[in-house]
Amino acid sequence: MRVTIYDIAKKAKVGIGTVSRVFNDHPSVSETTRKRVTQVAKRLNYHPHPYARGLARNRTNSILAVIPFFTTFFFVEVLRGVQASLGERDYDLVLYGVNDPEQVSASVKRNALRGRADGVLFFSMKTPKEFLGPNAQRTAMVLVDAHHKNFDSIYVDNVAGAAAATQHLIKLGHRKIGMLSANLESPPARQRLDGFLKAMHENDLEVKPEYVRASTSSTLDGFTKETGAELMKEFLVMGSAAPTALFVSSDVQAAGALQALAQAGVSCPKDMALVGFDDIELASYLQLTTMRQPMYEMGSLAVEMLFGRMNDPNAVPREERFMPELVIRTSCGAARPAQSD
Amino acid sequence: MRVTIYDIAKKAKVGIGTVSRVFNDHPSVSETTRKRVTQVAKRLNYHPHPYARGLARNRTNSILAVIPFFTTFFFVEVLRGVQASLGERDYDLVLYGVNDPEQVSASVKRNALRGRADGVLFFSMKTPKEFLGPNAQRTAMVLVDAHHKNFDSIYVDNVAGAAAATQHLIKLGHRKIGMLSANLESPPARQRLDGFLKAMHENDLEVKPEYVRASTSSTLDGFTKETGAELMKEFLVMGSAAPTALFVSSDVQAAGALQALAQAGVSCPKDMALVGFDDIELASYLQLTTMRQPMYEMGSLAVEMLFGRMNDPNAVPREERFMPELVIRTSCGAARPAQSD
DNA sequence: TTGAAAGCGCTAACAC
DNA sequence: GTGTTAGCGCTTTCAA
Repeated sequence: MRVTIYDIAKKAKVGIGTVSRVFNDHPSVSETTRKRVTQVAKRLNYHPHPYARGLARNRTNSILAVIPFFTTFFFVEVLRGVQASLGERDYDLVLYGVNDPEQVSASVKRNALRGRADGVLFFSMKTPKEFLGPNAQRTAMVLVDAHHKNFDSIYVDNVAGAAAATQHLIKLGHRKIGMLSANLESPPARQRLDGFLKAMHENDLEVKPEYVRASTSSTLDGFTKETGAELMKEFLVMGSAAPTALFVSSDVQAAGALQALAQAGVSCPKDMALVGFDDIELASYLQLTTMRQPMYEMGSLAVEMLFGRMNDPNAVPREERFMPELVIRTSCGAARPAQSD
Repeated sequence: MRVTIYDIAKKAKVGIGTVSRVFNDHPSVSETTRKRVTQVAKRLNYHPHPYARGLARNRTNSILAVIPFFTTFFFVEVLRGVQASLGERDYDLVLYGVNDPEQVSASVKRNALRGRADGVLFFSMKTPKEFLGPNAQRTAMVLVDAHHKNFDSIYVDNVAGAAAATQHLIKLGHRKIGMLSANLESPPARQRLDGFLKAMHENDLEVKPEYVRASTSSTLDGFTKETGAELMKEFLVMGSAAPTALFVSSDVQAAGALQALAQAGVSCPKDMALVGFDDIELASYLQLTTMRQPMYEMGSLAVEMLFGRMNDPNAVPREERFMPELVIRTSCGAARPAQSD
């Protein structure tokens, strides 16, 4: 049988209340009894039962992460950060992977609603309707890689990141710079285009309409290898009128673009320089210069913010914007820095 | 306040026992009262409290997955399978990511020991000592991508997989076939070498000692991009005496090997054909022919087995071996099949 | 400082 | 069939 506080209490000749106090670091326990209880507990290999504790405290000591399963590398990195922050606090992570937005509702019902977790982290998704509206769910939650004015959110500054990427290409001497974009219906895609245009204008560089090509695909909002390859082919057809460098709205697309380039026998970076966005795992293998999102940090901050929200449910929504960081590899044509990755 | 069975009972004019029975699909409830209770519950938006239920039933309805964080793509795929199986059973997934084996002990203590989960899935790791020995932990558990005779285990047949990969190269006409291996201290590496040798011998093909090169690195047992590049360089130095095709013990290494090839200006597959192992996400981008592990299926089966174990703690340990499947892309020099991936 | 007792929301054994 | 009651293992008043 499981060892309970009753066993400890009996052996240590104290009441169960005292045992409980010891395990909750309650100040009003004398040093002597505290020591005695601790020893007995260790000897009996006692561990508090999380569910009993949760029931009594009305708190589960665990949080829920709702995550789209297709963002593998990104979310694994974020999760690392989440776990790191969580471990310090003796909280558990319940994972709910969703394959499509419909499953989000199910998850909300199955978990948040039922008091399964004290807080929820929503990743890379539109805010579920269960949380909106007047009689909405009141669970603590924070949006990661997403944004909604009514909630705590963490995301990267796409505009600034895209501008920095473009700036890098400009600094390398390129003048005919284009952009290969995902579906502009997607806010991140739109923002990255804005950043690109901003950098170009600030440098008095012309952006011909045919230098900006965006996917119209709706699968994954065009953030796919396929759209990268297709759009790159369109650029290649332009021949000598084509840009000499391209800012690509995501690494996945850049991967497709690189494939198209290789197929056409066009050398990257010599004939076509590329900068991507995201720094997914693949990017380092492809030697792709890109804008890195601080995934670990975002995960860790997400937990901080969630706890903040749990402690103060009525605080005004907070939002944290991260700056993506330029990671220079070879696809942009810049000299590789000495250290490898 | 939270809606409880007492609220339902009062409104529906029944005892709380009846409400409980309704929510547990107990047969001895009349259709009429069942209907009345269900309706009231829905109207009040009632959801049973998992922790209260868990405490009363002495069961948490959740399982723990202990996962090394460095196996990103593999484990995400497996997790998908896990989640799919789990959802059907109304069980939750608690995730515990570990960065090194030391943390495993911590996880075991923090969770299994404390009755945090009804069962544990251990991924790609040596069996933690807490589970071995006479006075060991008696929690239900299954090993995934690992093997121990005393426990339920799921893993792929490395020998057969490696043999199939080698066979494929032979069928394509190669005779001078080598192997680029990880550290042979690692069981999977060893097994893959065995499979390679087996296929070669069965086809009466000579394996010169210098055709087999294994890493001696201890970081990740040599399953890294770096060892792939280094060993490939060793092969290249051999000039015309080098093999025309290589079976590489993992995709990560194959990625490094491809890089070395590109750097040396040697064409793959024309001058050097490659077959990898694992089918990580990267493989499809690199057009790497490889042996795919049925990750999703493994995850889903792992859950099945865990439930089996939970239901019958004394059953004899079961082990399931999966056959990896050849995924033909371009690195082996075979014609691409029509469909893309 | 400490013990006793009530209660967290539920299940399950026991009566009727 | 259905209501009542005694736990599940813990926290947290309330007295002492």
